[in-house]
Amino acid sequence: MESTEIIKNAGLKITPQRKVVYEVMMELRHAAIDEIIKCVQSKDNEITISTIYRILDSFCKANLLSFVFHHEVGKSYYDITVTEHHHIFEGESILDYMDEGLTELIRQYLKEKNFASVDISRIQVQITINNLKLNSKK
Amino acid sequence: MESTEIIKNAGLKITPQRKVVYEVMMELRHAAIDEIIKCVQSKDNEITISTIYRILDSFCKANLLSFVFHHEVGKSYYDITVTEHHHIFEGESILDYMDEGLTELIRQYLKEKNFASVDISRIQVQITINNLKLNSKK
DNA sequence: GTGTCTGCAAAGAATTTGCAAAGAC
DNA sequence: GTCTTTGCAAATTCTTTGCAGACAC
Repeated sequence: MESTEIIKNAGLKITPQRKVVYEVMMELRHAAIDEIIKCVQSKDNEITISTIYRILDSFCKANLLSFVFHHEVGKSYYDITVTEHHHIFEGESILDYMDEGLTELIRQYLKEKNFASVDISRIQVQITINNLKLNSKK
Repeated sequence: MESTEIIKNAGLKITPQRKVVYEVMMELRHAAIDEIIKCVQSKDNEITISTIYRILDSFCKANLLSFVFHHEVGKSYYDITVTEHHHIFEGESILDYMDEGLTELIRQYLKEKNFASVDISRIQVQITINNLKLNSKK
């Protein structure tokens, strides 16, 4: 889907600035504010920092972006993935890790422990790894 | 163990300011910087903000404190618990959730999936809940 | 046309730094 | 006595705000 569509569907008006910001996020997937600013301004350096802040803010409120805190690096990253998912931290970078099976496993486990009557709205696993050598075998 | 001991064992020198900060953290368990400052200065208002920042920083480096980002509230909390553990977010508050069984379950699960050859250094689950009604039964 | 969004410049908040005096060991 | 830590004040960095003009619909 195209950025224009996505922004419109989220109930926001289309502006060139919003399109640039969204497209940058589609490229970067995860990025801290300083990277986003650099990247946006490299595409259109008329867009000011305050505008970028405001746009990111409105995107978060409209649920177009989410937020991850990178534990090791100590700063927050915007994330283009808004559906429930997990994260892998490796050095400075963040990878999305989509795994409903894992979420369900944890949910079941918790239900059988002390959480039977608790309304769990979100489960997020943060996996910190040292060297990335993901096996290709499923 | 007493705060003096703990600070010394971490390889830091004892100062009255460090003792106050550590004792405040023993009380608060989890707290954002503004709460810590307020609480420290209520015990000794000669301790300046810059000192508090420096102390928290040195405590983190010495592994006396850890750091949690509260997703819902959007700010970071210092945490007196440094051993591997999980977190429960409920409204504005953070609860520690120690559960080695859960960690091990996830570790096993990941090992059997794509992570066989990956060196996982840390697994942290963040559970966001709506109403806290923890069952007392084990 | 109406209401929202942007750029600008300035304000405000949060955090860090340099330095001299005080303190820990 | 030596090296580290603290308080102070100022600097820096990060983020938000108010306003007038521009733009989306």
